[in-house]
Amino acid sequence: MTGSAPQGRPRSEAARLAVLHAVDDLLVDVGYGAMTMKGIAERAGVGRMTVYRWWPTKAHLLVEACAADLPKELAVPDEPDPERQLTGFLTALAAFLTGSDAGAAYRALLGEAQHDPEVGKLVAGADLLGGPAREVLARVRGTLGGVPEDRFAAAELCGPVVLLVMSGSPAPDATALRAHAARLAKAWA
Amino acid sequence: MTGSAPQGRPRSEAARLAVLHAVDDLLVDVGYGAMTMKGIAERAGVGRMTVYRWWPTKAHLLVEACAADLPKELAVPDEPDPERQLTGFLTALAAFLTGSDAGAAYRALLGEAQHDPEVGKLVAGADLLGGPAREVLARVRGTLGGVPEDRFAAAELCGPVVLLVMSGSPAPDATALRAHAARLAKAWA
Amino acid sequence: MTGSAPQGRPRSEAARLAVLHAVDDLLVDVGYGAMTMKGIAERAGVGRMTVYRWWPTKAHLLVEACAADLPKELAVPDEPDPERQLTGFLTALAAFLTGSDAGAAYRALLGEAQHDPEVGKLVAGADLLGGPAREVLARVRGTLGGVPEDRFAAAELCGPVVLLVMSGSPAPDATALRAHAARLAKAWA
Amino acid sequence: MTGSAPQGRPRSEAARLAVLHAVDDLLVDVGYGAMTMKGIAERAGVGRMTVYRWWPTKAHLLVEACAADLPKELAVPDEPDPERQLTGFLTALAAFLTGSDAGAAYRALLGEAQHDPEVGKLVAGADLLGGPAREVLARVRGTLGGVPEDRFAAAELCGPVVLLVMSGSPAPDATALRAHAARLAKAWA
DNA sequence: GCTTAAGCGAGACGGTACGTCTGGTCTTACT
DNA sequence: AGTAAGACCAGACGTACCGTCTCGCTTAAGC
Repeated sequence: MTGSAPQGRPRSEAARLAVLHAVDDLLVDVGYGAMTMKGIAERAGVGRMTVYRWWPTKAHLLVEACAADLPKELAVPDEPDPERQLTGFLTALAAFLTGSDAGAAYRALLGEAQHDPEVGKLVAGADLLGGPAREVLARVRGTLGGVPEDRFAAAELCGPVVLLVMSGSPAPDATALRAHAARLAKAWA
Repeated sequence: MTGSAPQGRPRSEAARLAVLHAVDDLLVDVGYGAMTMKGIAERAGVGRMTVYRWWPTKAHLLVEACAADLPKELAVPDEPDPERQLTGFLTALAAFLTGSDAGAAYRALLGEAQHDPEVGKLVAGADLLGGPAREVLARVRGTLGGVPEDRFAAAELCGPVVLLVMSGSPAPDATALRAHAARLAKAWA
Repeated sequence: MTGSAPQGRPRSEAARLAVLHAVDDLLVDVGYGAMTMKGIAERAGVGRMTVYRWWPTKAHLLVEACAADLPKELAVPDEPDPERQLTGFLTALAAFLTGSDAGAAYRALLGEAQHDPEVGKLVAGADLLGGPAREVLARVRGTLGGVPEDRFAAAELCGPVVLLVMSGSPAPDATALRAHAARLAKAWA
Repeated sequence: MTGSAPQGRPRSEAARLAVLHAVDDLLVDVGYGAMTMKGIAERAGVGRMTVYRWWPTKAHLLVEACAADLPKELAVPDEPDPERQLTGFLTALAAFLTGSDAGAAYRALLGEAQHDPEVGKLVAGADLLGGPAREVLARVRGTLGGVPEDRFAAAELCGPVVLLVMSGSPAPDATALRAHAARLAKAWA
């Protein structure tokens, strides 16, 4: 009967939500750099231990906050035409990366992963962008015969947009995204 | 008489080099995350003021350390065949990102740029990857008529590799790189 | 219906004893400073609420643990000769202060009383040393006519030993104790 | 030539004094128990590191703050009559223990020494009360032949007063002190 | 060859976030 | 109703690094 009855006071769902909302708020208000565990706890009206008890690092917090929003933000309606389907996804991706809190969190995570191997593993495991991207690729695979099955295909789709945004260049405009989708469709025909 | 003769003791070139070498060493030894200004100064045998006097932030240091090595690491021999030319560049890029100190510095910079706007501007201005990438694109433009002139083309070339590496996926193998080059060549024909 | 039948589950005597024993153990093992309410509860296999319910502060716990042992440790056999009677008591006092757990608890209490007025009142009220001391003074008052009745007499008897031990000096040896007893006997003759 | 030129920025005397004054202030305002390193640093307008750099523990701070004031507070004028000399010292001692900040600090230190061996060593080494006490004993040794040379004599003089005050009893009045001095003079005649 | 202004090393300074610890309270299910 | 377990808020702990400052020394250019 191991694990049957959890003893002691149960975890407070209110505290959990308060923390995640505080993370969202602070990402908007002060940005990732100035977001501290202390600040999160205070904004959430929660003890510091409570944060550390459930999320060992700031990165774990971000992954949870980000993973909750990401699928919703990258959901695109189904489209029969593969080029339009890809364009729709790329447009959503660009908006996500440049305009949303979750996008900022995602970019921050990807950044943190470059100097903290622990976060690196976490991000690699979550494969945040990969899920939605592979879903779109699966859809267009019906009409485009040459879409590869490997992880590189998703990178080929998203990579240019991600790199451009993260490099600080102006986000790609609709024309560029349409052209990118067209080239991929042509290459994968 | 502004800007006339600089009075006082001139800047010590020895100190400047010692600092840059210390940065390289520490990037390898402890990684970006654990690299502190204090640590750099101590490793270089230099006062902390001396570091701050010449490089206002850690990012400035990295940009200088990175920009020195990057063109050398991404230099590829000229190739008449455009597909082979692109493949060569992509191979060098993957090796740079995954295997070299300068590559680690570049990734760290790109990461830091996501949560520090100051660094963002710095990185956007340096356009580190853009230079070598545009040079290669200029070369293949001779044989491939459809290579666009915009910044997006460079992102289309590099983005997939960069995203894959930064996401913590295993680096793309030679086959994937060759296929990517082939698809670009086909789309840009 | 006040004071009628106590409702609900009666207080667990087992828990009470477990806590007091845990206090004794921890005083020996880790000392007063590192003794925490949490640690006591865990060592006793008891919930923290149970401790707080019966002893509002660490000091109350110590007073109870100390008051139980003190009279026993300071009990000395009756002696017709007043000087020998006093010497016997002083020897027991020195042994109590330097060698026993209850002595450590007493010293810790006296210490805590210096920075916590609440504990101060508690200790002043318990008058731990005063009881046994006054008993011995009453005995010698039969043969020594000049023993005062005030509280200062007990302090005159015990104070030097207590101060020496609490100051961290080596405990007074038998010779010193005998001489002290002799001087008191002479002065109180 | 070791230790000749101290390198780096010299220690700030202003900061040192500010910290010691803050300790004095806080002892009065909030008492020892509620006096925290954080509070001291803030009250002194000083960084936390600066406190820890020079005084590893709260006890070291108190010893320094106490040792500075103690000799001044326990200084008594010379008196030809040994009984009056002792009475004068005892009066100063009672006033010091019950009425002065330094006295509160001394009692707090003695208390802390009971649960922290580190502090115990510190206090034993400083021998705060011992110095003034031995000085007075040396004076009366001219007229009283039987004053012992050992540490116990000082304890015999001070101990009763210290014990009484620390136990929370009302401080001994002038009559009691005079009687104590008389008894000692008689015993040491 | 003396002056002088700036660079240099060392390291203390006021701040502040870190992650851990304990205090005291509360909320469960069990007895 | 009392109990064991343990989560809760609060806040002090001692450490680390930040970027600035203040020393005494060194180094050249310019008088």
